[in-house]
This record gives sequence, structure tokens and C-alpha cells, in this order.
Amino acid sequence: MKEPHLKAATRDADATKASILDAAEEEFGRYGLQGARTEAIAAQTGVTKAMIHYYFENKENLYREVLRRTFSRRSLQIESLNLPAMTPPEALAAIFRDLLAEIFKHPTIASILVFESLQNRGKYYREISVASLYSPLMEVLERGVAGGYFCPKLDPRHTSVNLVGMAVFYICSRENLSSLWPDEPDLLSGEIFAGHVETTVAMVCNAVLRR
Amino acid sequence: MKEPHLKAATRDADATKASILDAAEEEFGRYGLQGARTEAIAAQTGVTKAMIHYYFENKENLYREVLRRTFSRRSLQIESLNLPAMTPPEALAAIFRDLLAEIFKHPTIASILVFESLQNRGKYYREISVASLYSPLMEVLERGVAGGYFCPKLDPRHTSVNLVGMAVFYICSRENLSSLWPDEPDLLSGEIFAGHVETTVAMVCNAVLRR
DNA sequence: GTCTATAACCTGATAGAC
DNA sequence: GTCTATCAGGTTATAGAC
Repeated sequence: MKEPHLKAATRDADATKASILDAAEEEFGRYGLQGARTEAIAAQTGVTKAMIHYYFENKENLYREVLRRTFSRRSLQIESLNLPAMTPPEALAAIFRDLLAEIFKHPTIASILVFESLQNRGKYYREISVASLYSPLMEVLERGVAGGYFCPKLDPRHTSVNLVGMAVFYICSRENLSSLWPDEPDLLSGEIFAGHVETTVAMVCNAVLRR
Repeated sequence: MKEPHLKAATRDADATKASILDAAEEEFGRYGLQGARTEAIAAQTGVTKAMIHYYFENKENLYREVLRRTFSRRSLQIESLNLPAMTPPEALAAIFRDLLAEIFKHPTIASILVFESLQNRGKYYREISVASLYSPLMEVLERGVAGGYFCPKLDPRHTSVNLVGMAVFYICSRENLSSLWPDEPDLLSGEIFAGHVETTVAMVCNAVLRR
């Protein structure tokens, strides 16, 4: 058990609201919208359930808020990479290094994405347009095919979905794989994850290359 | 809504039990262990909840039974491919064609695997040894590296996890991707899926190849 | 703004009739 | 073997005091 997020000593609407959002991101990342317990979010925040309804009206809206925040964080980050200045192979590697680094810092991103697809079939992701998660990747792939870098038969849509799946699955399965890594209990440890990043980036680049 | 599975006209223990298992596989594939509703499974089967407890004692055991069945089906199928008789690149392609064909027929396999990792962190998969799902794949990768077919730096463990992720994610996201495929509402339609299989097998093979 | 108390609901499981 | 009825537990959401 982690210790609860610090709660403002005095009454502070903004601090409380932000604190609830942080705790909610963790809880939704662990259990999904349906499985998350508002009681747990409240406890982690150091307030009562009533506060969640005071600030967010209900669990569903809180979830929307978490998705929005997580999602716009990612969007801004991708923009900051300045992909158009790179060659397609460079851009592809950059996207995945960056995505994997974020996943390492905030594993919730991966599990929230998958939970959302599985539990809600993308209902809430559609509200905030999941396309902008895939479109930078698809653009790079299209550019790479047009420029002769990538395999001409490559379908940018299937390919981008497959690549995102590759990036996301390892994290989601990390506690399911103890039998594969009997010697290493923590697949999110720095060393193991660094190796994972190298393997994954190499695979991503190889997978699309023209030959 | 699908129509309920046919129920034996007369009392038939075996038929009822099998029918519950079928309905349960669908329900667990759609909602995971936690989200599945025994009421829904019963309704789909055409019996009452009490029958589930009569045959399987409780929801958890029913889930175990579904996992066991799904899993052993897959295991037998992989054995039947006779991978040792193939070269590593052939074997790799064969594994994925076969896996994708099964996913097309029974998409629940993919979602159950991911739900199990996410919701239960592999607790029940560990009971039936998830390793045997990955080990045929890892063996082929090791053989391919040793034989000079595959990239010598390739780590069989990270690689096999990534590849499984690629195979599984598309199905799990199929209803999350309408914005990417505005022209094609059903990503499980025969044509679209056939294209997906070709793209995916090509990517898998490319990803590991020595260059 | 924050808390306590409780309403309203849902779900897994059981008892007992047929 | 199968059903009906019901219990026990847990969860979201709200009302109202402070």
C-alpha cells in the first residue's frame, strides 16, 4: 500500500480536486471504469466519497476528466517531438522511445487505454477523439511508404494498431508473466525495462522496413 | 442481442453444463471475471442462476473452467502444427496464422487473456501455467537465433511478449477504432480481417529477421 | 468544503419446493 | 435437475449537519 496523497492542511478546492484526479487515475488504471471504487479513490485522496460527487458529480464524469487529462498530456508530448523535421524511420523510433518512456513513468496510460477498449468499447475515448493518438503514427507511416523507406504494401491503419498493441501489452501483462521471468520479479525495474525499450524499438523499426 | 443458446428440451446434465460453459465464455470474454454477470450467463443459457451454482459452485470456479477449456484448446492446436518440422521463419508464420485464425473464430480468447492480465494480474492463468502459451513461441525464436535466421540480439522473452501483444490488441480494440476506419464499421468482417492477417504475419516475420 | 448517515440499487449465493 | 424466493454484502449517490 502506498501512503495517501498529501491533502492540503486547510480547505483548498483546487488542491482537493487535483488530488482526487491523481488518485482516480491510479484507480482507473488498475481496475478500469467499472471496477474502480470511489471509496478507494476517496481514501487514497484523504477525503470522503461525498467530495467526489461534490467536485465531479459522479464516477463517470470523474473518469471522463481522467481520460481527458491523460490524453491531452500525450497529445502535447507528441507535438513537442517535432516529427515533421525527422526522416520517417527517425520519427518512428522517436515516437516509440517517447511512448515507452511515458509508459514507464505512468503505466496507467497503457492499462487505461486497454480497459477503455475492453470495458467500454471505446465509448469515452470516442468522446475525446482517440484518432489523434493514432494519427501522428499513421502520418509517419504514410510518409515513410511514400518516401520509399517503408514496405510499400504496408497498410498504415493495421500497422499502427499493431504497433500500439506491441507498446502497450507488455505493461498490461507485467504481472502475468512471472512464469516467463522466474529470475526477475519486477518487469518495471529500470534495467529490465531499458532492455524492453531497446528490443521494442528495434522490432518496430524492423517490422515496417522495406526490403 | 443474440438468441440464447439452445437448451435441451429435457433435463440433461451434460448439455446444460456445456451450454453454461459456452455462455460463460462469451460473457467473461466481454466483461472479464469481475464484470461478468451470472444472471446474464444464466439467461443466455436459458436456465436460472441457481444452475450455475449447482454445476460450478460459484462464479470463480466457472471462470477457472472457462480458462482451462480455452487454454487447452489452444495448446492442443499449437501441438498439431508440428512446429519442429519447420524452419524457424516458417514456424513463426505458422504460429501467427494459426493464432489469428483462432482469434477470428473465437475473439473471446484475446479479450479473456487481456482481461485476466488486467483484472486478476494473471492469478488464474498462473494456476494453469500461462507459460505453455508462450513457450512454443520462445522455442521457435531461440531456434531461429541459434540457426542464424533471426537477429542475434533478439531477446526471446521480450520479443514473444511483444508479438503476442500485437496479435491480441487489434481484436480488443476493434470497437474503439471506428474513427480510424470511418468507412468500415466491422473490423471482424472477413475481408478486413484477411488483410489484417497478411499485414500482421508480414510484420511479425520482418520484426525478427536478421539483416 | 467537508463530513456522517443513509437511501436505493445491484449481485452472488443459498434454502427449499417441485 | 431445475425453479422461486430471499438473504447478505457491497456500491453509488444523496441529504443534511457542521
